[in-house]
Amino acid sequence: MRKPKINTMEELSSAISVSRPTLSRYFQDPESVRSSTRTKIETALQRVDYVPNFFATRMNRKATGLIGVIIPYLNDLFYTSLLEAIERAAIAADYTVITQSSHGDAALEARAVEKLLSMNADGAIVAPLGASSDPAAIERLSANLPLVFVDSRPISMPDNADFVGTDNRQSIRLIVEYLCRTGPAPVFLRMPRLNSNSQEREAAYLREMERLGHEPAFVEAGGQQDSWDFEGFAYELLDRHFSHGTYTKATILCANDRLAIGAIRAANRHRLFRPDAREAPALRIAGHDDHPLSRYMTPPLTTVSQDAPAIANAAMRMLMQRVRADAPRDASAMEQTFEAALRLRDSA
Amino acid sequence: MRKPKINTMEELSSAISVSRPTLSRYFQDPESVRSSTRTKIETALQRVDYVPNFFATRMNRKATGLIGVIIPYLNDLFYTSLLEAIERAAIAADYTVITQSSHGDAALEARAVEKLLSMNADGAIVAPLGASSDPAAIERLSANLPLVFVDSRPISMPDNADFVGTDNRQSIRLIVEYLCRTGPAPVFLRMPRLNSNSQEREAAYLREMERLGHEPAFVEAGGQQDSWDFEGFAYELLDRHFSHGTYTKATILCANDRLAIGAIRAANRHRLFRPDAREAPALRIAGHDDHPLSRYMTPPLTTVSQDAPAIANAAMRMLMQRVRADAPRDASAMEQTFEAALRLRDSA
DNA sequence: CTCCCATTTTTACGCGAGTAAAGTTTTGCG
DNA sequence: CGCAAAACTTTACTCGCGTAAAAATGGGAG
Repeated sequence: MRKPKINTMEELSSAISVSRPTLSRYFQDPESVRSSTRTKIETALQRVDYVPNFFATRMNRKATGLIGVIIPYLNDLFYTSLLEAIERAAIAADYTVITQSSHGDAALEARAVEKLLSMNADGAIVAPLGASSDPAAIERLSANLPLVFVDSRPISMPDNADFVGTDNRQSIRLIVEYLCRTGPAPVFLRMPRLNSNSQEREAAYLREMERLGHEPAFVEAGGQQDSWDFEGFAYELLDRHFSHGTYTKATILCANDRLAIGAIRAANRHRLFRPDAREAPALRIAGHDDHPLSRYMTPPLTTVSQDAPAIANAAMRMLMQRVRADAPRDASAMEQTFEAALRLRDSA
Repeated sequence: MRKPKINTMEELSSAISVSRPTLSRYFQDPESVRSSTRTKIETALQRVDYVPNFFATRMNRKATGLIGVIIPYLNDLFYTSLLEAIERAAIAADYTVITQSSHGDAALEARAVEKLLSMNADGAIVAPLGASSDPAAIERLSANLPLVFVDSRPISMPDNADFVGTDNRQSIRLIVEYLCRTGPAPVFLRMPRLNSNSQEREAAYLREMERLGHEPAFVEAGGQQDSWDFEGFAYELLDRHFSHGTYTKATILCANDRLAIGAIRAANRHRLFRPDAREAPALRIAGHDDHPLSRYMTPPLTTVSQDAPAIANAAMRMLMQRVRADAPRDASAMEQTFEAALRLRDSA
């Protein structure tokens, strides 16, 4: 039942007696050949096993039709949501996406950059590691192809680099305002990893607290942490605090939902949430991002939503502009940030 | 500060006066050239911007050094864990992995297959969609390159297809046995999507219940569901049930942890878990997989662990055997399943 | 049945590098 | 210092297909 395997267009050509150039045109655009020969080719194609060689086809075109995507870490539903949306958009635009994960490692991120360069990608969408990124690698990528950053900015943002992300100032203002209005002012639980988001959110927190006349405060964390196990980090940190009786009646604003998930677990372990109590709970926990599982926590997490699909789509549109219309690379940088929306649930 | 861009080896060759064939050898294995010329090349390389064209390099080699990976869905931490481990192993083995997500759609899965074929990948690791997969596409891939399935088997498993996964019979036996020993026998909550795992787990459940002399039962679900939103599916189903007072004192064994996460939320919404009660809780919920966030649920989810990294590594080893030693493709199929371990936490 | 335009076929070259063969230079050793 | 082996340079062909130009073919309008 296996169809005879044909490896090259040349073979196909002689096998079905259609010239190779015509086949070439057919595979680039079936509409570009007369309908009679088209059906001739297509019926033949059903009887044999052939796919044009991807590498050979791309080598001679001006554009490769490839878009590189680099994300810092795979096991994070926020990044996979981004990826998912980017891939869908790319498929719609008839581009092939080459996904590379940095696995939280700057060396691998640099390696991913090299790979994209060697593949002559038409453009790239990068969610950088952040502080640990290799600036030279980023710069190199940016110098050689249109590049838009998503989620966070690299430490040393190349000139004229495009960016799409969330408006951290707005999102933090929203949640801080809400928390202050409905209870004690929040203490802030930082992200262990430093990237522009962590900095921006901290800054926004400070600014907003000041504006509202509250004393800002950060959850005490010993030593520099450098792990992508956000839930574990927050859980252990707060478990320790709660054991010592600290923060047990606080309002904790977590820099992202994954931290909040760990925090909620610690709180529940210490029975700090009282579902049956009439009065407002003593402890409140809020997050940031609206992680897909946040609504399934107990209590469901109050947070602000970061719209991953919107960010992904905007990034693709922006990249397409640079790639296609060839918005001059030296033109001014584009930037687009999305506002977040409050997701009021029960945790705060 | 930008280095002069060099596009081809030819240019590089004349620019640094080292012949092209020598450069070719250098890029394939720096050790294969005399150390003096190596340093000559390397110092030159620091002054200019050049990467060998990926496509051109692969075109003439017998092996492309590519490994294709197809996973059904990106927003699922189990699959991303698999991917993560596969990529790490591939990097170690000096292979480039091309990741393709089916996005839960058979047409996209087939498209991914075409892409891998067109790229002449040396091998592929595929976590199939399952029942909705296009058998022809799978067959086509299997016919053209070494292929090992992970996680679940395709409906129509090609002959001599390799497989790596979890021993569902063993894992289900483990959890059913435990549940029966410590309380009421479990009812089973099926996966909405049909793949070999769902079938095997159901069958294992039936078998084990029978062996232990209990009456098997399934959580009633109206109509065929076909969504990847497992948590939402389980949440809404059980929320409805709990509202009607059904299953409120049952022991529910979920076909996977994502379902369990939704189930736990529904249970908590109805105050079905009583953290303060002395006696054993009336409602018990157990899962399967040991999803990264299971331990952070409230109550923490009792489940059986599926070792994604182990599965991924085994799959890579198996594939490497086929690819490298060229374990004859027509030889007997290899199969490896991993045993699961009980993760006793508080939900059951 | 013409004539013309649209398609297709022929022919030939190019992309960027792998690779083989022959000739030349360098290196290591005695 | 002489020599063989190792490494390099030259030359030329290959991979699978894009693409351009010229010649040949086909189909439809008149």
